[in-house]
Amino acid sequence: MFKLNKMTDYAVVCLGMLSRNPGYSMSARDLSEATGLTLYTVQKLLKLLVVKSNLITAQRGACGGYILNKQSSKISVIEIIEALDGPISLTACVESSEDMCEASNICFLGGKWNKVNEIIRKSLNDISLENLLNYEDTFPINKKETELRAIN
Amino acid sequence: MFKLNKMTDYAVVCLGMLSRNPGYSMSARDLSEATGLTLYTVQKLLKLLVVKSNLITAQRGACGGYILNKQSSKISVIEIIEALDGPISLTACVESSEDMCEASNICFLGGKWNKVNEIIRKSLNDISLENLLNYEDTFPINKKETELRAIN
DNA sequence: TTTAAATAGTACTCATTATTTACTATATAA
DNA sequence: TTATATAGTAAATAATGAGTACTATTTAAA
Repeated sequence: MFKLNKMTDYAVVCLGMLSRNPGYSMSARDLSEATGLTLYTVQKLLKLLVVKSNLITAQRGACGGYILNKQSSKISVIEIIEALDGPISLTACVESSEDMCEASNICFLGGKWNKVNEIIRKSLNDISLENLLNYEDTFPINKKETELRAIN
Repeated sequence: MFKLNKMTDYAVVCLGMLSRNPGYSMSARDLSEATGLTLYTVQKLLKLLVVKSNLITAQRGACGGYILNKQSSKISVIEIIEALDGPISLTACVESSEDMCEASNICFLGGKWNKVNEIIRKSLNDISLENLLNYEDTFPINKKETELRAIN
């Protein structure tokens, strides 16, 4: 499916939380409590971000935690996605993809998906974390709350 | 991963093949032979396209087959993707998604991914099947052949 | 009217990937 | 020295994707 993995979604939530107090660190536990995500998930996520991106810095030991390296306006959504989801490659026929298109000797598509790939990359590159957090959606934000009320 | 499923890729190949002779039908067997995809795969794919899209029409029985309903320049890539991959919804927090974001009562993201979703949808909407088939990539098309030669 | 060729529909199996959970090692402030 | 925190790795489980197979139905042509 055309979907990001959940870690990427969680990352936006956690990084957004970190960006609320620039210069201050939060531990995995703090973030877990602040976001409602399980501690396990947050721990794993932050570890991944340290290894795979340059978005946060970790401080070990007591009073340790994680701190955001740049302002949310300087972080592109693509950085988050590619850190946790790997490079965007729509199909096996895309150059950045590891696996070879097994039908490549017959397939007349060649690398034609590349262009599409680049278009999407560019779209995502232009969106900052700050943008994402501040978007006012065309749909009413509290639709879900309304639905929940209707259920209760 | 941020990937289309293979059926979508195969669909572009098969629809592209159908578009070569507008007005003429091809059977699943024809398409299998023309593309190198297995008959099973092509059968499944075409059945899906009939049910999920309005891109092709089936003719049953002997001498039956499938025919393309519109010119390739009138077919948007998004039609193919959404027929086989379902609606584009980057995360569970997107409106069109079936599953509810389980952290929705805490998660402060709300429907903010929607905008990103729409941006990608729009990008893809502007690309026709014809465009995709005719793209000359910035990379040398025959890079793979070169690589294969190097291996042999 | 029979037959062969074709699509329609459904179901099953196997493989791969995602997601969550758990455990041990290392670092550090108090 | 201790409690708190991250680092690294691995295991278990769940979900999805991809391929294969089978039976039913339709239709052109012999």
